[in-house]
Amino acid sequence: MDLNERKLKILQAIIHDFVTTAEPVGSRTLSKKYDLGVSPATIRNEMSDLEEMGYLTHPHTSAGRVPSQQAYRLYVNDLMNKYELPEEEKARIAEELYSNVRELDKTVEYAAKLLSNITNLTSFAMTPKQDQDVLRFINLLPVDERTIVLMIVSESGKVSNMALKLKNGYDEDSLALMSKNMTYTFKGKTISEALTLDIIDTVHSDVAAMNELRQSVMPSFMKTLEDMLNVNLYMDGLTNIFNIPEYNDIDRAKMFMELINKKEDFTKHLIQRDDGLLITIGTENNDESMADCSMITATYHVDGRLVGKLGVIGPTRMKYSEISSVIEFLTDNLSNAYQITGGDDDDD
Amino acid sequence: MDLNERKLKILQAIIHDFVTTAEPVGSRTLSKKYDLGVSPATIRNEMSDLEEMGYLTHPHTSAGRVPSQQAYRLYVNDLMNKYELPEEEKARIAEELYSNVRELDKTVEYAAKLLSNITNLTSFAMTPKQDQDVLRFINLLPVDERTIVLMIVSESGKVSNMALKLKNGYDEDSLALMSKNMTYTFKGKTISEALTLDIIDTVHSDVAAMNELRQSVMPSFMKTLEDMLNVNLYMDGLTNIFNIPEYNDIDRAKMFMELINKKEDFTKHLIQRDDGLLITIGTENNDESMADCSMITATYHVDGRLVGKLGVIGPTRMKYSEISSVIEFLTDNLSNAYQITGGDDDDD
DNA sequence: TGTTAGCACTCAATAAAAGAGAGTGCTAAC
DNA sequence: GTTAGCACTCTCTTTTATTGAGTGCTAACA
Repeated sequence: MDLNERKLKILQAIIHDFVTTAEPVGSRTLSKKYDLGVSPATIRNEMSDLEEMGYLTHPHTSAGRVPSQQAYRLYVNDLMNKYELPEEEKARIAEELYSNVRELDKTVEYAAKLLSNITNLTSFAMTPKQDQDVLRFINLLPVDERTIVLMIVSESGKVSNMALKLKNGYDEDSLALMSKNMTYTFKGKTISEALTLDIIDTVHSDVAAMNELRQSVMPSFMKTLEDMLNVNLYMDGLTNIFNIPEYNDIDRAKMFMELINKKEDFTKHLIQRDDGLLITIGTENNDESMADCSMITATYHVDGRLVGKLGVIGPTRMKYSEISSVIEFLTDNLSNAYQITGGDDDDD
Repeated sequence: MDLNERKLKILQAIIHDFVTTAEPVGSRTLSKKYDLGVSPATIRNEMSDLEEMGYLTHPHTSAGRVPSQQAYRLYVNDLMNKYELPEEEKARIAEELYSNVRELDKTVEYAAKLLSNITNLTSFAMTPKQDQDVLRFINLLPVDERTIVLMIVSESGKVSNMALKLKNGYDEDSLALMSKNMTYTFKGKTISEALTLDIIDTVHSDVAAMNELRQSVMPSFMKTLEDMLNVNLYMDGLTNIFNIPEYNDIDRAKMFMELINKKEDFTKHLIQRDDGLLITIGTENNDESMADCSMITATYHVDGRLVGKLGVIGPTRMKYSEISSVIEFLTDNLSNAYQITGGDDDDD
């Protein structure tokens, strides 16, 4: 028994119908709605074969057929024809996105909002991993007798800082020297690289005051670098799942919410995902609580180096083709937006 | 007909029972569970009176009685006896909170987490309004030919900054002079005050270069000040509502989630609330979507000046007494934690 | 040999009916 | 003023029928 042309056609029709209606598809419905050229009885036979091959399942004997995870995988790999967003839709999205370009974080947040509005699913967008961001400038600033501010500026324009209270005072010359030394040492290094450098030996000095200063500053410096590595995860459309028949059950809705609300776990999961457009279906997510969800994610690039991610999560029954296009379109635009304006602004 | 001793006793018993069981309370149950010294029939008569007076309602004829909003208000005002947290519980909470004191934002976030864990409700905690924070230090730093960083340090130790790309270059002397002028002008002013000062006339100079610099810097300065006013709202225990019988209905759960997810609106609502321990019940929330919710909030103080808020939201049927104590205890501890360590650290 | 009409059978979903149980409200007696 | 007794109400649960979508099998057909 092999997957001949007709079987594929029927399978595709079933998937299409189920994705739109969320109801198991029967042979009669299928023959009426789709021009398959054969009778319901024939379709029934083919469906029976498809079920045996693992592409369809049966909620119960007298119900129609439902595509299996295997069917969706086949569909995504081979059957799905690339969906091209209508030009006006593209224009609308781009317009909305560009007119909201301010700070990267805000734009990323807005992209997530747009995505959930368009797809009616739960969306998420992750700010870029900053590990490849390069340090440009480090400065220690006097504020008052005991207080100094450590400031780090990166090539992407991000500024991070931390106020420090010193046990003893400091003298301004040491501070300036220390700033110079640090900039000299770390400038041009990525944040990851900077973090691997041995703290003690990075900035040499024979002056006792300098040594003391160094011991106060370096731990904060390292901590600030680590903070710079943190990514933000924005989510939107969380309540969309309540409109999806699959989640009309309070327990499933709860499970979904709990999954989504563990932001840290979810972020880790996201970071580990492969880059590019990636569709994972059901158990492919390698996570029990996502066993009946699918995720579509794609990556965007800022500055040609920093990589962020964006995508949706929803029931396995989703419009893979349309949604993939939207996501790809959004990531392309996000990348472009930040190639044009560059990292020329940022905030705290 | 007046609210005599016995009526109050019965009402209190009904409230207690309903709050714990979530089931309408009948006269028989009441006489069995609580030592009221009268028969169910008498209780029935009193209940009938209480209903007439507006303290009880009837889901339907053959159901028990349910406290009305008016009853909860009476309870909260007059009947509720102050609940004292057990010492061990206090110790445990304090221990958990103090051992997690790092940055203010993190601590506030953690307080929300603790609160939802203890109460099994949805909790929220707002970082302090910074409008009374006083500016301490303003600096403009050269980064490269076209880039400078504007940095603002406040008395509470918060550092904010923004990278600026200038159309034309700048000269370092102007930069230093401008920094000095700005610090001179704004130092000691609260953020609110600084925002009301006329931008153009604040920093005078006759030098043309300075004027140009000022025109580039001032808008960013104002924007950064505005950003400093933003508060963060942390929420926790969002999925707790799924365990509450009142929200076992998918539509109500959805409404609640939508309410909670409009963070900006919710924050506004919070800011407008009175300070101190405040309990609002049902329609007292002045918000249709909260008409069957109650909120308990309290304020904490950082540095004796900055005021943040923290609280819970849940069904009107909640343990007002216990929850109020927990919230008060948390706000006290939060205030204390930041009187001791002071605002000596902060981050971006 | 593949296709199709026909038909019995299955099973969820809906509706209708019956029964149980909790609780009230009224009356009359204490 | 308090209470026992009892009829009545109304939800909730269980049971029973009914409907209808859909399958799977068989036998006939091209």
